[in-house]
Amino acid sequence: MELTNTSFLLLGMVALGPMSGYDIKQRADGSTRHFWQISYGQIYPELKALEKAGMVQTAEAARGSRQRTLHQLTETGTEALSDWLSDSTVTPVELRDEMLLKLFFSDSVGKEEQIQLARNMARRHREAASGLATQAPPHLDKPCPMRMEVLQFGIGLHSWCADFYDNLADRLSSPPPLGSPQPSRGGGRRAGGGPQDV
Amino acid sequence: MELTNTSFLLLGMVALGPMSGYDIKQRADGSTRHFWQISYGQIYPELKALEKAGMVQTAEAARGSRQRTLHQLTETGTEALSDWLSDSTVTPVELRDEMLLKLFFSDSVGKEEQIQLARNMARRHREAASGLATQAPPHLDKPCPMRMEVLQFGIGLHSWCADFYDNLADRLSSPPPLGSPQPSRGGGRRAGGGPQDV
DNA sequence: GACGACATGTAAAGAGTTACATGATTAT
DNA sequence: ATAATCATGTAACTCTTTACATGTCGTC
Repeated sequence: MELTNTSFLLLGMVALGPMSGYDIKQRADGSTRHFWQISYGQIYPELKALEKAGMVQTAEAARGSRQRTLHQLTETGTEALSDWLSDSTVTPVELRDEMLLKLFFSDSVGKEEQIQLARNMARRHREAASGLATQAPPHLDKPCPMRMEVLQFGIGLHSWCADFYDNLADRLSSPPPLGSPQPSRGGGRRAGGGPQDV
Repeated sequence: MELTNTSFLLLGMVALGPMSGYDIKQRADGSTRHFWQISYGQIYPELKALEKAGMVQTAEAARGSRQRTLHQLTETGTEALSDWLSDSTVTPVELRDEMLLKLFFSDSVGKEEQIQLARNMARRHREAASGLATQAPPHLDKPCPMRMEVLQFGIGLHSWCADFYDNLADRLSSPPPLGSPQPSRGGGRRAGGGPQDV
């Protein structure tokens, strides 16, 4: 069986403890959603496939007459997850952002519209950051430093983006008089030599 | 006809000047690739659909007997693009990152492997940033401040990520003695009140 | 002559979302 | 009662990538 990244998300979640498909969705929405979304339409069929492939075991755990199927890793599943985690292949990060696409093509629209777009983008990222910040910290019974790091990453990333777009909107709102030095960007850009500063 | 974001990418590109499908692909790979990928499998069929819908006009511009079809915006197409640009709907940014998924689940692997993963991620982003920095600045005949802003955004974003992951690798390499203050993160995190600092 | 860039296209597969259907339990 | 949440599932659809096919032109 060909395991996809989504399979590994499921295996990884199930490794955290016995879980139902519903549990996995809740957990993923509360943690991996910002860099790996997942829907029921993938979860339930894929869990069945993983069971068939001997990667997870299921146990009925109905509450009253409300059905509930818990999943846990088998040895095969543990090994598959472990192999994946140890694999050091470098894969590219994928980003898709309709608003950024708009911004890219917005040289032809009025300045007011550009500013509004930038502000909306800033707000979007500000909200994403505070959404993550509010996120229930995963169980503290077991230490999970990496999960915390990834959470901090998300918060930091969205904050950086929000700062960038707010700064852009500021600069569009009050263009500096010709010949005067640009005020430095509030946020990032310490690193990584820009392109010959065109 | 239902226009998708990919349609608008095509319209936006064609608005920059008459272009062939091949040209669009080259341009997109050199500019929008980092937040909106596109493949020939979408470009050519979609260009035909846009022509059929009266959004673009085509002109044969063969060089010798090597065929070449140039596309330019019609009035309908210009209007559609303009409407899209003016639409201020807020849409979420989509991120997918297999390596980050690995990092998220890497509490169970050895520290050496965690460090290697973080370093690989840092390198990946460093390379993405310098790839963008090297990117041919779009024609300077016409001013294109927004396209430059988006380029700077990409460079800044990847630099911030690279800094984060290098810093993480550093912290994993030499954990600070208990009770001593954490050295501040080289990069971001000015903003956005973290989650009750667990 | 062979290779790399130019140029256009299609078919099939893959990944993922959306919308729907069903039913139980808990809180208001 | 009734709404929200718990819980599982499927079918259809959309979007995108991959792999292939075809042929030209410049240059090493």
